[in-house]
Amino acid sequence: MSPKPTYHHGDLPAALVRAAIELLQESGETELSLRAVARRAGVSPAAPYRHYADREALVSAVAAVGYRELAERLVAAHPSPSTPEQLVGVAIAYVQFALQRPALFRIMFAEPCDRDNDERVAATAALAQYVRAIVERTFPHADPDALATAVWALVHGLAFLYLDGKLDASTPSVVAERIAAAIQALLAATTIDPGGAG
Amino acid sequence: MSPKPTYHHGDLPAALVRAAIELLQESGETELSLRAVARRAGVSPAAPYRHYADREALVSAVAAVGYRELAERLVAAHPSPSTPEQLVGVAIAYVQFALQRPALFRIMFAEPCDRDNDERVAATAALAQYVRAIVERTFPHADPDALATAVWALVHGLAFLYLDGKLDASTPSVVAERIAAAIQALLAATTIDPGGAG
DNA sequence: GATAGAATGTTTACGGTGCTCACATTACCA
DNA sequence: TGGTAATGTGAGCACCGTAAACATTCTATC
Repeated sequence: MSPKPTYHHGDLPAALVRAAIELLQESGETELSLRAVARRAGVSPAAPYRHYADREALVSAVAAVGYRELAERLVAAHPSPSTPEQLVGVAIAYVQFALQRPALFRIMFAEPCDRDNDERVAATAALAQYVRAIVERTFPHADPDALATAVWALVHGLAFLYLDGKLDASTPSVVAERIAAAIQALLAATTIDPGGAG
Repeated sequence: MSPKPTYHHGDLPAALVRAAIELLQESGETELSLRAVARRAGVSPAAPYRHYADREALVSAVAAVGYRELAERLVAAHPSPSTPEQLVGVAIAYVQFALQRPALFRIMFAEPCDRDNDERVAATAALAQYVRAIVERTFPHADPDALATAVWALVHGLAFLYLDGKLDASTPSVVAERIAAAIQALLAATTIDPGGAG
């Protein structure tokens, strides 16, 4: 059962992050109480402070795990997208991650990014790099920075609008269809540019 | 001075919302304490409960005001956009609203939308309708629903990425340029689509 | 105009929270 | 074996959201 009771607890920092993620998935709400996490991990309310400076630090660690899991999901959706269709597939995976783990996703993005947290910064940088690579393959002639920004923003915005109930997120297939339609509509917008391709 | 000291307080519900928005703008953080709001308004901690069921209800009222102010800003940027350039102008106004009033913006979007709050639902619906009208004028041949969704998501996503420090938001002009570049890159993406618009 | 009742604000109190400090325990190293 | 640093505990502070009982003030009716 318990992997290694060598320490007092074993590996409390990791156990706390695990407990936090479990709580987020169960209660669905973003409220992450340090005391509740400690309870869940079976330690006293003060124990976490031996490993995390404050609540925010633990939250950042949780967010970093979230970024990695999101990245895994995206890679699983398509290992190396290079067409608009594959990009849409990745976008759908992104939004469905947000819908399936709403509390975790909110923790990842709703709070101001703690620039002092290296783990977190690195994880988001990796995500940005991943998007950039997709964009470079899919639209080799475009300004990669500008387009990568736009694509990430588009997908991210879709995720938030669905998450916030501003769009109909009743079933995963509905969401998938709408996302595909939205992205395709945007990519097609200028092709119908009236008065020539200005 | 005081408009109407007819009641005990005058108009406590509005005063609370005002106090809340002031606090949000000052402290910059999303943390909105009901007690702090009550203090600011000069009433006891329990007074707000005569007008708002709970903290969440007050937050929703604040968010609704935020939606209206955002809408005003967008209209001020351009009353009735009908070209991509004008749309970019509105997008810049949207993001700059988020950057200038980060805490308010987060309150508006970071928490799950309370569907029971009519004021809030109506305000977001108005915003969606506004975006839809722009899209219909600017891209008359596109699927309005899909494209409106995409455009809102794009702009909204840009706002969040800037707000979260994922993108360089050092100066307003830098932000404005990058937003214009990002949107234009996306709108231009398919014109270079290799092998036809599959 | 007096007065009953509704509306509004206060006081007090409870449990929960983040966080700190002094203390206990355990692991590790000389 | 012992000393020291790492780790976990307990008590306690100030704050929070919220509720109940109480006080005040507005309003409507006789």
